[in-house]
Amino acid sequence: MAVTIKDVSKDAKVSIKTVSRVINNEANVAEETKKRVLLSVNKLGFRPNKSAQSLRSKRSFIIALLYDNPNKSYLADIQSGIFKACKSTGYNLVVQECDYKSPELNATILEFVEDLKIDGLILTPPLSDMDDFLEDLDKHQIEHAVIAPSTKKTESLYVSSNDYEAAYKLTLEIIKHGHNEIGFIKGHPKHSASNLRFNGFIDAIKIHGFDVNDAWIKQGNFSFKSGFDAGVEIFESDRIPTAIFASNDSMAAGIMKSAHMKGLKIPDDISLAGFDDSPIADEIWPALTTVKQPVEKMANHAAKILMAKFNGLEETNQSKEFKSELIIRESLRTL
Amino acid sequence: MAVTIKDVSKDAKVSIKTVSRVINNEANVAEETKKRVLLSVNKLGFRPNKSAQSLRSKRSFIIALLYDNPNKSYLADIQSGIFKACKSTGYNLVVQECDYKSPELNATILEFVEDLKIDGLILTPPLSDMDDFLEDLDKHQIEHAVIAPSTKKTESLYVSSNDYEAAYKLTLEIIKHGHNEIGFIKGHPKHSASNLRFNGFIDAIKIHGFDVNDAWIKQGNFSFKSGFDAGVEIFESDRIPTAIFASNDSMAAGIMKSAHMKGLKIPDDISLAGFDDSPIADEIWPALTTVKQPVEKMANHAAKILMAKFNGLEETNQSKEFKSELIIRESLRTL
DNA sequence: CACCCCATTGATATCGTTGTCAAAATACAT
DNA sequence: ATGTATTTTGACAACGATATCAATGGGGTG
Repeated sequence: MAVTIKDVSKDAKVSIKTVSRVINNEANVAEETKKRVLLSVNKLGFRPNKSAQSLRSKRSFIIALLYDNPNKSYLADIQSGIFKACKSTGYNLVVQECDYKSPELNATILEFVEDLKIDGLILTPPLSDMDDFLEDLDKHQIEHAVIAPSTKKTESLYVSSNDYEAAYKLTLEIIKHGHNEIGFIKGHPKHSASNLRFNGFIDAIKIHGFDVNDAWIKQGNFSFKSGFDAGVEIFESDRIPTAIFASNDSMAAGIMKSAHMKGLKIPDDISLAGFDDSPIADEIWPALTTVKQPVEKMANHAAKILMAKFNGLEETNQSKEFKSELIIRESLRTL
Repeated sequence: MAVTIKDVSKDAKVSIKTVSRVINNEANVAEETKKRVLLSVNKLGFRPNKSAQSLRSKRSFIIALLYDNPNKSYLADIQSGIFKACKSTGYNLVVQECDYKSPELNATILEFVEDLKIDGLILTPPLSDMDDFLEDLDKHQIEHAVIAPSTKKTESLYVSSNDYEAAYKLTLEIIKHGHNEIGFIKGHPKHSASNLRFNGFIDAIKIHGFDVNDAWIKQGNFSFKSGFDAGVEIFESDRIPTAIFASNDSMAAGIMKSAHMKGLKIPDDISLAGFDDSPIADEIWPALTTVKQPVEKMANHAAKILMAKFNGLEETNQSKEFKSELIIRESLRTL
């Protein structure tokens, strides 16, 4: 049989309520009593029954990660960051795949939260940008932290990365290598990062007074295939750029393939840059020059500020923008 | 205020206990009563309070996925398969990163299961092969299903893939392309699949009466770097094989890089095969000939038989071996 | 010394289910 | 018609915590 509060209370010769006070760190317990209770707790190996706690106090010590069809390595990194935060605070993590296009999304998640008494949610793109959903969460007072939202319309906690700035810097780096005819592959239109990265690119180009050739700007969706298709199109035109900046690494890999098939060598005939530093960036040849975002750290922070919030420690940590890091590898050539 | 059993019982004019019987599908409820109760349940939108159910009946309708540092895309596939099974049965999924080397692994997980009243566990390699851990689960009567165990020593439910056979067939395919000087990169020694794949390779080689050149057999650990290092070593020797079979795609990508650096072209100068059909296999150039395992389906099945078991439907589904599929791409050349 | 205040403690109700067990209703056998 | 077995139902306890609120006791004040 498991050890209950009652057992502890007998052992420590106090009431069960006092034991409850101690394990919940409530104020107004005499120091001496507290010590005695903790001694008994340890001696008996007492761990509170979560179901009972949850039933009575309507909190579960569970947070949930919501995602919709993300890049696999991105998901793994996010999840790992959150998990580590949970582990250090004794929370548990449940995961929930969503369909951001489903009309029942809101209702489904509200039920889910209510049923499991989920203490808080963490959202990843493209969920991070579904304003009506975020508002619904606010309305129902469901605590949540948002990863990489494009704007901050709601009261939500958030963590973001400097996508705009990073794309700007990477573009500068490409220009510094002597390129001024640069193509760009856009990301998934529903992902907040797509626009930020594109704008960073455009602004860096414009500040140098270079032209943007619309034939070299292609709409992708972050998939390998969309990169490949974009590459095929670009390489079919009579004039090709000297460098292409793809909004993520998978699309850059797609371009690489289309280049190979055209007999173009990278970086000799055409330079390439990606974004994200996903595993493929370093496993492909030549290795991709790219931008690394501290995805795991961001997720970790999101989980921490979320838990800090519903534990009433709002001051300690807050919403925050993380800096990305330029990673120079082999796919960029100096002209 | 949420709707409770009490509300339903009043509305349907029966006792709470009878409502409980209906929502738990217990026997010995008059058909007519059942109908009336269900009507009220729907009318009021009643959903049972999980905390209360869990407290009283010691089940949570939660299953957990345990993993230790797997390949990221593998994890995402596994998780997705499990999640879908959960969704269709109303279960929830919590995830738990483990350290298979930790001496506290068993204790940690036992506590975790007990605290959350986890109904069942799903284990991935290398956890699948930790016999003392599996025995501990048996001893504590913790339901679990194991993905890709190397042997079936315990009573555990399992799903596996035919790694041996698939490696055998892929090797045959390589031989059919005219190769008889073939290298092999082994996988992580703690992963069950590593030996199976190696044995499949060796047996296919031997049945053709070919030699295995020990200098071409390298120990890897499934990482890109270990593949790269193995490639460097192999390509430094005076005689190099005409083909190399790497136990997974990441290592094959590593070999590819080392080949490129040596000025060896793939598949012109050396042929290559991988295993797993991970995203990189199709995003690298030339695309890898490899073996695809139905990872998501396997995980889905594991979750289903697990839940079927503790819902007393043992006959319907059982442990099962899944077939892999040979995927022929560009990295293999006919001599 | 009487009084009040506040920190500390505990008795008891409560959360919303399921488990136990006995009562009531019905079916079946004689 | 009577007794027995079986199905159906409900009253009430129990799961193990927290919430409420009152009781206790020591310290300070006038």
